[in-house]
Amino acid sequence: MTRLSKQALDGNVEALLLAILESGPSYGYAIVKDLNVRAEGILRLGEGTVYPVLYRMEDKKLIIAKWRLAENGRQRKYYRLTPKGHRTLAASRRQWEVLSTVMTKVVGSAERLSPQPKVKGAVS
Amino acid sequence: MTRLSKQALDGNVEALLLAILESGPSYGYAIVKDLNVRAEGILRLGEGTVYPVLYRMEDKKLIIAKWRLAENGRQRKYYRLTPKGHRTLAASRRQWEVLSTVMTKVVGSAERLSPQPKVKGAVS
DNA sequence: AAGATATACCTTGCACTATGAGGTATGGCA
DNA sequence: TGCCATACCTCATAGTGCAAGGTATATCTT
Repeated sequence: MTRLSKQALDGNVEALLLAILESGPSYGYAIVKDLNVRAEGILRLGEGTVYPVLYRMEDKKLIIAKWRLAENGRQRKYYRLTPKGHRTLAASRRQWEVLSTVMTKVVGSAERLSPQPKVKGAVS
Repeated sequence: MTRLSKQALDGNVEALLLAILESGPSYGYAIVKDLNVRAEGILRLGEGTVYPVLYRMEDKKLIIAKWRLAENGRQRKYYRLTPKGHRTLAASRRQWEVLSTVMTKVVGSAERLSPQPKVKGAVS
C-alpha cells in the first residue's frame, strides 16, 4: 500500500475529519473506519491520531460531543459540526485550493517531468 | 493576500526546495526570493524557514553545498541536487499525487459543496 | 462458563516541522 | 558617513501525527 508520510498529511487531518462530519454526526471509532474506507488503500489513520484531533477540534468549538446509547448497547460519543466548524471546513477547502495551486505551479505533477525554465539567479 | 497556514504547508517545503533546485543550483537567499516570486501573492516563506530545511536536506544527502564567490563580490553557498535528491523529488511528486487524491476524494474542492452521500454508521 | 473477538473510549511520549525574531557581516550607493 | 540590500545563521516555541500502550463491555464461540 502506498503510504503517506507523516509530514505530508500534516495539517490536513482536521479538514478530513470536518469533511466526514459534514455528512452527519459520527463518533471516533466509526470515523476511523470511515476514513480508511473512503481513502481505501491509500490512507490509514489510527485511533491515536484521530482522538486527539477530535479533542483539539472540540476545544476550538468546531465540533460538539454528545454521549448516546447505541442500539448495540454501547455508549458512543457522537460529534457534530458547529456553525464555526462549517465555516472552518469552508476555509480549509480554500486553503487546500491554494496549497494545490502552489504545489502544482512550483513542484509540478509526477507526470510533467520536463525541465523547468531557468530561475533568475541560478547558475549552471 | 491569501496566506497558507503553517500546518497546511507542513512536509511540503522540502519538495518545493527540491523542485527549485531541479532547475539548477542556487543559494538560500535566492531560493527564498524565487519561491516567493513563483508563488506570487500566495506563499511567503522567510529565511528562518528555508535555511533549516536546507541543512536538513544536506544532512540527508539530498543536496550538497559549495561556496563560491559571486560576480558581485559576495560569498554564496550554492546547493545542487544529488542523485538521491532527484529520487526524493520524484517520490515527493508521487506523495503529492496521493495526498491530492485523498483530499479530493474525502474533502472535495471548494466548488463542490453539495452534500456528500451518507456514511455508513452515521446518524441523522 | 470460559475465552476470544470486536467495539469503543482514552493517554502518554516522541519526533518532526514551520516560523518569527533575532543576530552577523559586507558590498554598493547617495 | 550612513543606509540599504545582500547573504548567511541560530534559537525558542507551538503545533502535529503517531505508535504503543491502557480500560471496559457486548457478542460470539467452544
